[in-house]
Amino acid sequence: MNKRLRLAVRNAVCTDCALHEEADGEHRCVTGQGPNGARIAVVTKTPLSTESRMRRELETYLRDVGIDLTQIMWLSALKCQVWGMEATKVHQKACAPYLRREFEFLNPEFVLCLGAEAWFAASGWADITKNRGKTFAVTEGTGVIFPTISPSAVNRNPGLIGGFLADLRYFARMVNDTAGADVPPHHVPPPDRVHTVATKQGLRAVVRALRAATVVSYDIETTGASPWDTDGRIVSLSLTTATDGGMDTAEVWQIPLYHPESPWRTKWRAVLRALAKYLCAVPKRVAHNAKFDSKWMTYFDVPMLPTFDTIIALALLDENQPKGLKPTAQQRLGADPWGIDTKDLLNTPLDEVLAYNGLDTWHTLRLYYVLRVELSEHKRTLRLFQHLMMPLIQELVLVEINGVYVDRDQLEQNWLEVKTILDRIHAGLREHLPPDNDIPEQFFNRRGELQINFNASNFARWWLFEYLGLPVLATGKSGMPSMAEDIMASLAEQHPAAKLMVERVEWNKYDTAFFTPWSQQIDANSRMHTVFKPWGTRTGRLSSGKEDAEKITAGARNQKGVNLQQVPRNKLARGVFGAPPGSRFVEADYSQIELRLAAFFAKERRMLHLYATGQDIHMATAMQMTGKPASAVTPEERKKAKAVNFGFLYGMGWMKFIETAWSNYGLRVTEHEARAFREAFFAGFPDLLPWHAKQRRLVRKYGRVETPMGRIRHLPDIYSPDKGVQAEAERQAINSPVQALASDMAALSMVHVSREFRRRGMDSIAIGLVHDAVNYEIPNDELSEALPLIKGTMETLPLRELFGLDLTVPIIADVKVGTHWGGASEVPGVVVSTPAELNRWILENVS
DNA sequence: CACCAGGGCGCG
DNA sequence: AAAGCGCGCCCTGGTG
Repeated sequence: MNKRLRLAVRNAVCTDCALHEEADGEHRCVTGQGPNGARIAVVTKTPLSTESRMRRELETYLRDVGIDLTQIMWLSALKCQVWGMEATKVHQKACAPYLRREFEFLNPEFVLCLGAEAWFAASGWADITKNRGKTFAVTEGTGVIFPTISPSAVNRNPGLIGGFLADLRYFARMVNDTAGADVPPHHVPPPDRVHTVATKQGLRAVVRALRAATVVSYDIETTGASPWDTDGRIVSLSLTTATDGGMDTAEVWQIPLYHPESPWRTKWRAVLRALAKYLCAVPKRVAHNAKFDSKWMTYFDVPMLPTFDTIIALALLDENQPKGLKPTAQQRLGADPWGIDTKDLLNTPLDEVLAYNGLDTWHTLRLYYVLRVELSEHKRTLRLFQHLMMPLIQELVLVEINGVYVDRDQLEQNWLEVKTILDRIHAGLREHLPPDNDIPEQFFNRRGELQINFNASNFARWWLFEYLGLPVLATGKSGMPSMAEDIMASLAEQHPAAKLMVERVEWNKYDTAFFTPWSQQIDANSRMHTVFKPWGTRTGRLSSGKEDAEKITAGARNQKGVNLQQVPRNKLARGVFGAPPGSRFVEADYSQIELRLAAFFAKERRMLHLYATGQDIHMATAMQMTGKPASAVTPEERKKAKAVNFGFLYGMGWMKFIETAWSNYGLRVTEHEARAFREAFFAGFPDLLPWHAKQRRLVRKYGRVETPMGRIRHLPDIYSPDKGVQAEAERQAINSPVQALASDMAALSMVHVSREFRRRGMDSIAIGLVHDAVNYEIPNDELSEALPLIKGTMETLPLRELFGLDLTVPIIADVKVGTHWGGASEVPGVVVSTPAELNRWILENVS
């Protein structure tokens, strides 16, 4: 503790906020620690003792970036050292004057604020995530204030480490620079190579640069959630052009478009279109998350197809690393922190928007030069990048713009059906509610109204497990009684309310998770659009949902996403989607693809034989489980057998099997039976366990596994000291190549089918990928041409030509056709491949 | 008001 | 000691 500071500032009998009640003696009003005359003040949330872990961690970080620790005075936003009591804004406000007094006494040149509380105490301002990484001169006489996030935020979320370290590096350069707070630019474009395009002459200069460029990186800033929304606009466009000379020749072009201060505000689309020809003609077109920018530009008539997406390159090189542009540029390229609040761009000064926009493209191009070298060192992965991922992005741009057709009438009708059922359920549930005066006060709001909540809330738990006295069969981590479906199902016999609660869960989900968000997402053309993320999974599958939060602007913050990969498999839900009049919805899915590929990887002789002779492995398991002949096995039973096959295939143990058999079959299986069934499964397919062992060896040796198409799964957990974590990595090593190859094949088929549609001048389009299935929308008069094309492409992908891969297992695709997704009927395989029969089938089935 | 984790459940 | 894998969204309750 610094004595002089303590004497000048400390108030040992402070009662300014409630925290003093818990703090006494030395823990009340703890002032700064450090030498008199320290140039740097480091502000944390609470006082840190010199021995604390946090203090040592921070010292390591600061020393590593080159800060002289003897120059630091350690201060805190909250002066009372209190455990188990959270400080509110009121406490923070009350305490802030003491920190200000410390500043006045010390007069530090630099103030580093770690976390929201420290930033608030030092500046009086909030929004740490918005303001971090920038310098502020808040009051006269106090030096530069530099806020960043707290190290505990980094500990909770390791993905933040890159940005945190970049902030510290920047702070260190500022501190160590002899010129004081005037930090020289670091990895930013020289000012004479940054151009704002606000005149016709400027536009001509961009065109000249584009014509000379061999590579361009591009990035747009937008407002509105999607280009087809009424408020969807491109606020600005930035380009960084370069010739063969690399970054030394790079020039940044910042083009204001719809921004209020833009000279092109009213004719922004014309300006964009005027540039289109030159933009699209640059040989290499680079972007970070290119699908986003290309989608908007394509929608506004500039079909900019990317050739290099830095986010895809990052994902292929290491699927586990943070993939954002800013953390990557800061971590890997030593870039200074940059960024603005993008939530309300139209009210952000144009120069700020442009500077931000321009820096994005500058760093994207820098990243491109690094990543293309790294990719070229992994030949197979490079092939995957070139032959699958970049073409896939180009297709997904179109898939997302097209969206999927929604039958509004059907949606209304099905939704009404759900609402009617829910009303009945809720009426039934209310009959079992206690009279108001039996209900604890906490469930009434301030106005005295009862807050009934049948979801898994405190109210529902009190009502079921305390008032109705149902037994607690399971609890969650936090000790709360579980209200999971299977738990409630076992309570259903004890009380009719429990039975109604089980029914409610399913129907309520239709209402809140499906029909409600869907109804909000239909565009003026009755189409619904999802956002696919081709870098969204560890295995290479696409994820489906909404755009990342930072892309969504103020008015659309609460925009819901639509995940077209979790639409319930029934007519009620899938029957809402379909094809517009005159077209058909076609679903083409790979039959048992993962099992086939597992047979291929394991060289499993019996599986390969079953497939070579056209048999069905799920059916074989269903027969074994039910003891029925094939003719008596129901589709439902076969579906359950599928879950069992995949379970054992990917390392499920007998205990989990007992659970699965109970919840899926309603079958009570003993430990002995479960072990026997598992043994029977592996005895039936004797080459599977040796394959499991091989994958375990591989991942132990290399820390990763790879598909023959070049997709790598890094599994560093295999080196964890925790055996359970290791075992998890081993199971992932078994599953990943199979799942990855299957999804890459589905994606590749979509790319090739769509390209062929266009080459032949057809109007058929792809509208979605569901892991191992591809959905298409086909005009009726193109069905006879499209169906064989789809099936044929899926079954005979050019894997050997593109990836040097020979699959030794037959691949089968099933094709279903219908007016709607739900209710589409399967076209027999032989019919699809026989032109005459297919034409007859179409005549009979398509009106 | 915004964000987060955990529980739960939809899909492959 | 315990053991299928891969996702996204809705809801709650807690916290700043």
